[in-house]
Amino acid sequence: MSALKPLRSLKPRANYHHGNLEKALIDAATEMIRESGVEHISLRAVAAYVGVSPSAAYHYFPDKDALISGVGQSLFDKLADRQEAAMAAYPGESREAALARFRALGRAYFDWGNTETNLFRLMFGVFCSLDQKDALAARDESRAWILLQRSLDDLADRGAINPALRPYGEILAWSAVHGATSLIVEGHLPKDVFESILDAIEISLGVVK
Amino acid sequence: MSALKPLRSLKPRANYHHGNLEKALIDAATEMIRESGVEHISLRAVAAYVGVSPSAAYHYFPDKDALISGVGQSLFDKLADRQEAAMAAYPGESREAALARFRALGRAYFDWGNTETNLFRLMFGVFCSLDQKDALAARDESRAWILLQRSLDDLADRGAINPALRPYGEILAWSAVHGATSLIVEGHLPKDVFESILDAIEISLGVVK
DNA sequence: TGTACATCAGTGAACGCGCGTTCACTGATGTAC
DNA sequence: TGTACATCAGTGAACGCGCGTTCACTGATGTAC
Repeated sequence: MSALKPLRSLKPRANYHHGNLEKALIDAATEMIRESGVEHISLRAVAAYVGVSPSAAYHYFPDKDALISGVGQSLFDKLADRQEAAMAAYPGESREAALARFRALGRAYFDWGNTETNLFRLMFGVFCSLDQKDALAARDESRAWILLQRSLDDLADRGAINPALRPYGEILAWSAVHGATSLIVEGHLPKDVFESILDAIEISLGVVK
Repeated sequence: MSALKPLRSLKPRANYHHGNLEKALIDAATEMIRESGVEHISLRAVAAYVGVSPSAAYHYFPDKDALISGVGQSLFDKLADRQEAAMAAYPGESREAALARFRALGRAYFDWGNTETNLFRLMFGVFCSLDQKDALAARDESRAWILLQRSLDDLADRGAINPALRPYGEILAWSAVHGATSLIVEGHLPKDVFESILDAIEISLGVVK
């Protein structure tokens, strides 16, 4: 918590104008949510953390919820970054490489949930709820979804996946990985089941090693 | 929201003593969370709803969080009730009956998430987080977990499940069903994928129809 | 290059509010004799 | 059966607080001439 003290008193801004306050507010809110959970942050505290008066935030966000859902949106990209980085560790065209990338994809999701639990909760909680129409649009554009699609295609191309299950691949893998991650993160399952889930998904999809 | 008006003004209790205030507070909090979400209820409002002063609650709960997690605990039983009822619609010893019960189990979970979204969020959100040790104990005792175990045993007994996957059955089914439910409930996947998930789980487990 | 001025991006005081919790209290209850 | 009294289960006023948001404002900036 000590890291969340307002900065203003420590180093008062030389400039009256901030530069990029919108981004600064999102970043600050992200950091504060990361440490304390979305239910414990206030717009005033975020503004203080940036070193700005509370009312300044209203030049960029209509209200507090807008700021928070701004944070939420931005996190999906960060997750995709992590996933891409994790997959990049296993380049190559072989079936083994494709499999390793698939596991890395799931593991990166799990690691994100585990190490950034408060951010994970925000992304998939009530503050990032979408309605039916937005859901489809958001998902089709989301980089994480595309990574998953491509990873499954890679496996299918190498004959490493039961063709009858290919159409279910994305939703089954995402559901299982997301479900396991959130059940583990909230303490309803022990941590070590995650690798079993990856095993089970592979067996399920008919992956032949 | 109109249903959440305090009752006190409408029908002032004849008795000074309430009878079973602890249960009444849990019930009221449950109903209010059900309608408005856990993030929008206050201890004061719950007390007012019951028709009692805020301080009365402190005879039963050390603080607001204790009341809310009391609500959370009680919900796992209610979910199990629903699941039991859903399974009871398919009695019999046949493989088809066992399969129908398995699907009913998953569907009841999904229906619960869909129709009681705010309660679902409470159960699997931060207010019901458990630590590692509690997790194992709570799960082993939870009726829903036992129902799932038995359902999978039923399938296995009838040779309707790939033996290699049986050890993963509980965690895979729960993870996939929970993941799909929460992704759908929060709008990240469209509603109609749920039946596909059930199909996929059955194919995954190697169920032969 | 210098100046006038519109626009921009902040300030800071104030608003009204509902919250969780504490505290001394009192009316109701039930039990011992 | 009646009474005294300890215990129980509430009341209600008060506390101090931090919140989201509004508002009139002002200092900084940059552009036109």
